[in-house]
Amino acid sequence: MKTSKSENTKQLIIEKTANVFNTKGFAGTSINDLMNATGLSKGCIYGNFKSKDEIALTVFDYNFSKITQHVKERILATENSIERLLVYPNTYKNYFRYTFLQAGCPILNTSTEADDTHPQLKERAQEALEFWRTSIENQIKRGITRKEIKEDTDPNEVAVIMISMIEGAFMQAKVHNRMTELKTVMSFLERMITNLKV
Amino acid sequence: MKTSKSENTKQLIIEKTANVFNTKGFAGTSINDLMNATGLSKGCIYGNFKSKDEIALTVFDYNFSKITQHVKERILATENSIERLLVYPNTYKNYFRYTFLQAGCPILNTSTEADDTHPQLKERAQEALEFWRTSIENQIKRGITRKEIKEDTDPNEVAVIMISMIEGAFMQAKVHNRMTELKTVMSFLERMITNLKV
DNA sequence: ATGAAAATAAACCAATCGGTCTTTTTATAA
DNA sequence: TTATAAAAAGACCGATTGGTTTATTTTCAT
Repeated sequence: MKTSKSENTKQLIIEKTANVFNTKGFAGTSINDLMNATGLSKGCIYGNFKSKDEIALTVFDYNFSKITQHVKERILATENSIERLLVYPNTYKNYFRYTFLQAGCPILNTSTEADDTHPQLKERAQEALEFWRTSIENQIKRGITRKEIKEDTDPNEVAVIMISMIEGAFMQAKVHNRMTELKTVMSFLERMITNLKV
Repeated sequence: MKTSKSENTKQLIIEKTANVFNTKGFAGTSINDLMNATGLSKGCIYGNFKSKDEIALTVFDYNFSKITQHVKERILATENSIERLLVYPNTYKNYFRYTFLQAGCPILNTSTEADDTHPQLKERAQEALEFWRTSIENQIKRGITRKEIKEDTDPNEVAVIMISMIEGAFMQAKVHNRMTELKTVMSFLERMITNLKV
């Protein structure tokens, strides 16, 4: 019995509170918010997780996995390395389509809140960024090997610049409630990526 | 009597709590934190400001003015438009030198926390970003007029991209406690700016 | 159908939250 | 020097915080 029911409830808590944490942040989210979002009692929530921290960490992993999963799917549907790199600006450009990005990028939100306040969340954000950067680097290296990308391309530089432009533009889009800045930067990024083609 | 003493205390509160808010965020900062940072009593703090919101808003203005002031000073010491634009990457590249940037960029921190939670702070962040973008645009327009910058340069595009790269790179620097990413992006940005030269 | 275990609800806890009110201290105009 | 008002301190407020404990319900193997 153990697993089934409890595991379902755990999953429900994560899914229903994912957006709460991403919207209000860790400090801004109360247990009451979690009760409202899930419709569950405090006793039930604390029966499934041992602290607010544990929920927040699990939620971060969940949110990040949602992005990763989505990107992976779209990458598998591409033909070459350039198209693969274009998946990133394309995804973020249409962020309003994805619930896991509607309250903002979880990596950006978590990074800026946790960097001076919550070591564990900070570590998750670090790992997420390292994973993201490494993924892009690997795509570029692969592209060079397959002679789809210019061989003088610096994988690390391109990766770090891509991430910076996406997160910086995303921040502006969120705070202005408009797409202007995001569109401008993403189409510049798209041109930049296209220019990597041999 | 009115002004002098009270105005001094107000200023002291702002200066001593500026870093607290920028580090812990609005939701993460308590009145107790403000008492500790200032060494003043709760009664005194509430005698000078009518709410935590009012302090936070004033602190944001203060933090932003610190940046603006610093940039303005450095810009006035330059010879041409290209050098003026280079002030931005140069300042952020050496952020550890400036107390007002040590806990992170106030604009970035405030934007990501307030965009879904605190309308007034959100508005301040918006205005700060608009001011920043307009300043860069004007520098570029001026550079074009003075024939220091290529006339096919898109002022808005460059401004938005600069801001994105700076904030995105800054986020990575803060969360990783290292300069690598910031250096990489800022030197790319510097090359980008230099390429605008006629 | 029943009994034990697991899951959930709800009452409860001390500590802290933002904010107010009253008292004490301080500064200065007369 | 003293009267007076501003400024600061600190006790106090109800509400909310994260978390625990106890009671109740649900689950399912027997």
